[in-house]
Amino acid sequence: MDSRGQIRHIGGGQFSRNQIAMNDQSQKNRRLYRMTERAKTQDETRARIIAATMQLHDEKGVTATSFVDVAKRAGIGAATVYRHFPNMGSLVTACGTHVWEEMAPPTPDQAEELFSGLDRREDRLKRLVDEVYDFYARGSLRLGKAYADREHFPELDQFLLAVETGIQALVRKAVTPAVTSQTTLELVYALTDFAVWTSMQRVSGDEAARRHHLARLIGCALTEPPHP
Amino acid sequence: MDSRGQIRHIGGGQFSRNQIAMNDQSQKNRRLYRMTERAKTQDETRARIIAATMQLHDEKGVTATSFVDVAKRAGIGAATVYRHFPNMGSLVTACGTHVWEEMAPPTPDQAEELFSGLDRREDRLKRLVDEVYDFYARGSLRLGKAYADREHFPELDQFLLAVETGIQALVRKAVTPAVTSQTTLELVYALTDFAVWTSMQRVSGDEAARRHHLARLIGCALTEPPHP
DNA sequence: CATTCCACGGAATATTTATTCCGTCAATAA
DNA sequence: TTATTGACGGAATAAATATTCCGTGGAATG
Repeated sequence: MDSRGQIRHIGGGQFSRNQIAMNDQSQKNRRLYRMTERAKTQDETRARIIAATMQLHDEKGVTATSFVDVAKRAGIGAATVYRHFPNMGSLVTACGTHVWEEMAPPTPDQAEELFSGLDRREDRLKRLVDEVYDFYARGSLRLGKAYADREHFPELDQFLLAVETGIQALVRKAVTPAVTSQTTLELVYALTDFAVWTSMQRVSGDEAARRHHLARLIGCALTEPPHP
Repeated sequence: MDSRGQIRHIGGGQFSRNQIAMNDQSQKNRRLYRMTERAKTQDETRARIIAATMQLHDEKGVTATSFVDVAKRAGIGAATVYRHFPNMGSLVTACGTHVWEEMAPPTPDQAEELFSGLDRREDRLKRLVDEVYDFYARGSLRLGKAYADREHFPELDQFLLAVETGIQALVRKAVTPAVTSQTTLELVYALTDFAVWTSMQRVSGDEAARRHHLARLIGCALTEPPHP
């Protein structure tokens, strides 16, 4: 990405004029062009675009944000936005990368150590709920926007799928090694997802109380009953 | 509404030219105009507009649907759509009325009889979950669309608020007369909302099993614990 | 320093959507 | 039957967006 001193081509590199010329067989006398100083301002422009876009996404939602909007907000020409991002999808993806870093979702590899030393299921569940709900609280606004427009942008869907994968990995670790059926596991997945968090936020009392409630509910879910 | 033989004015009656003239003091020699035959085709047009709109809402969502879209789909001129509905909000409201009738949400007044004769809490909860989940299943698609664009249309918000009010009334009846705190009640509200239903739908097994799971969770929620 | 390169953005072009005007024609009144 | 009324929709107008072209100026090269 930040390949200072390399041959640069923005927008993923598929559409630089230079790049296109390279593919052309008759590019005999073409001066090699490395970017050093320029790369900086180029990166700045890119960053400004992404910042403006995230701002607009936060305000109006992803679907309601247009290229012109972004250009205005970033204080640059619309054509420049297009050169950096050929379509909204790629812009959304770029924002996704930033957002992912900012909200730092739980990842499967964290799961192992997160529950180390916690033997009692109760403790493990508490840890699980704390971890997941801290995350939801961090990402609240943007997760909400992403879920709202998920069906309109495959990139949002991918993002959320990744988020859900990480959380479900935590759930599995928290619940292991107890013997639980797949269905029960899925029930806990449901209870720990963002939609339920959102619903839970409407319950009065402080955050700690809400987390306690959820942990208790998960405990109930894990108590498998006989089904008729 | 369907006042055949009355003086008609479409679009809620605020902007009929005739109506405007009526307000004018100098409407001395104005022929009285009652509509009989015409009202029929007028109602048909209105119905076609609403049907087209609901179709588009189902396909692309509320926010993504434009007047031009609606006109095309209904096979009429855009101007006609405007005469019937001066803005998207009024069209959304009109659709809401139809949708409300189609999905027939639980209403507070049904609550009383719904639980009559059911003394055991377990039975009451089962009845509650059945009633609410039958409703969610009926309205699934449109409720999802409404929730997705809720923030963009006050009319959708009103609609959903009304839906939620009805369901919460059921919840209260189902839980009464047991002594439960406000917080516990809110917890059950959360568990019975549409978002949780959506999450629950991802749990494998048949629908009956899912309902059983939810009823059990609600039962757990009602078992108030001491909180530290 | 002369030459080459290319990111930037103003401006042109093409669509799509929003909104209004107004003539037509069938329905309605007298 | 004749004059009147108003719903309808084609067409005009306005405005926002999408998308591309191309000239410019400063960076990069040798």
